[in-house]
Amino acid sequence: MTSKQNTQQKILDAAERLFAETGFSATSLRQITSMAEVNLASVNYHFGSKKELIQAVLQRYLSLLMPRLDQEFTRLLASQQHNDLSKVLTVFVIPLLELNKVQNRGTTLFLQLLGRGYTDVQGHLRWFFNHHYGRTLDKFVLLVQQSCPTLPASEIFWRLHFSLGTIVFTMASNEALKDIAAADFNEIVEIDGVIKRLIPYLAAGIAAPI
Amino acid sequence: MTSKQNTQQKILDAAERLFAETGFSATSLRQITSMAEVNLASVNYHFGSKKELIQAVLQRYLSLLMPRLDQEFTRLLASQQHNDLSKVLTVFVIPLLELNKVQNRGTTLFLQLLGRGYTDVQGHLRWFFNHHYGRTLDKFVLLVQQSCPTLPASEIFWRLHFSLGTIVFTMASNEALKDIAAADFNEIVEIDGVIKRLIPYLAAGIAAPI
DNA sequence: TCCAGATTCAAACGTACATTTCAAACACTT
DNA sequence: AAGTGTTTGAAATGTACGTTTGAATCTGGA
Repeated sequence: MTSKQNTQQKILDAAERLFAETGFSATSLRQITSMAEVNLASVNYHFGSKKELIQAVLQRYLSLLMPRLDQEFTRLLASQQHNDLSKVLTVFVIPLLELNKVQNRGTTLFLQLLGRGYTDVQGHLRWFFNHHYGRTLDKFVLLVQQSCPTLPASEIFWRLHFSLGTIVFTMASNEALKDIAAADFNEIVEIDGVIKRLIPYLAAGIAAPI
Repeated sequence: MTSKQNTQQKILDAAERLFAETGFSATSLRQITSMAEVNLASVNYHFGSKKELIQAVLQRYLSLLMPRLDQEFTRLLASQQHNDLSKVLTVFVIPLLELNKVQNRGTTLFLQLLGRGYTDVQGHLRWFFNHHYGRTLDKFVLLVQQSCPTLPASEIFWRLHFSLGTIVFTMASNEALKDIAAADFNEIVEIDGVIKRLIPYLAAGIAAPI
């Protein structure tokens, strides 16, 4: 029983790291199982298929993050005062950063995986995501709309997707960017630092005049 | 002789379309040659390998676009007047949109390919790009710095990468975004429309107060 | 201690891929 | 029209992949 848990955990740990680094389809089950030091067949035994493994890797983070976000969004929506955009974004970011507590480099890994999910695969991940967490995201969009009452909804739609691109791409090339920043500007930047830099950029972009 | 040109062209046309749609590694030479209606072996005969085909597909656009951009940047740098950020971005965008003249949907295809290049592959495309066109990009960075003289160089570095992420991600998921926009807002958006929406967003983000 | 169910293991299966090979077809010059 | 170099064609090669299989090995309760 404990060894089963151990094997599943080892597979998930290795898979999330490799998936984040090189993408879902470019990572083979053989790479995963050899890094996890388990048998090749154990992925199919414990998870059924590679597709289901991918979903399980994402679920580990999503099942923690999304209820937390939902709760924060609900709280903000209930408070009848005006929430400015920076505040909304900060409320979004805090639970994201807390993923670092549950797992080493958790925030970065999760965002990288999210990015892979958008660029790697065509169908099943986006469906999976919207189906499970569409309600929560709707609340976020509503909050942004309230904070920018002059912007039409379609403009907000586009700008939020632009912002998603910023976040996802930044995290996907996070390692390279950190190296360049260190070499060119003597800057040591961790994930918190990147996110702190992101917030004013995103807030200004989303709220930009048309 | 004419048939050789034809075969190469047919391969490039099919390849760029499939690469943009599903990524470089997810597209097989068999898909490409069957869409192009040429023999499987002709890719290796005309281009040497799949890797070289990828570079040839990108080169078709880059060899047009980058000298054009370089010329525009040089002109702006030479004119001793102040260039504000929107103008710099617009000068960047115009040659990009002109790719539509040389090929149907050229701009979209090129930007999608660029996005794939950043997310699909790890090494050789980024090297290829910086090695051939690093000088031109430096001029662009210089222009942005001149247009935002109060921003420290390191902040501009980060914000330009944020912006690159916005562009690349938006183009990579362009088809999906268009579909959602059409379904949710009855909006028909072409590439020009997306770029027009991007510019104020990017300009505001890059120039945001710290 | 022994047994049933859970887990691991090595091996194999079928499929898809990029690339190579070599003969056939072609195009162009003389 | 012949001959030469270029291009195409069909087939095969070797490799890597996800998945399946069935026996071996564990594990915890009777």
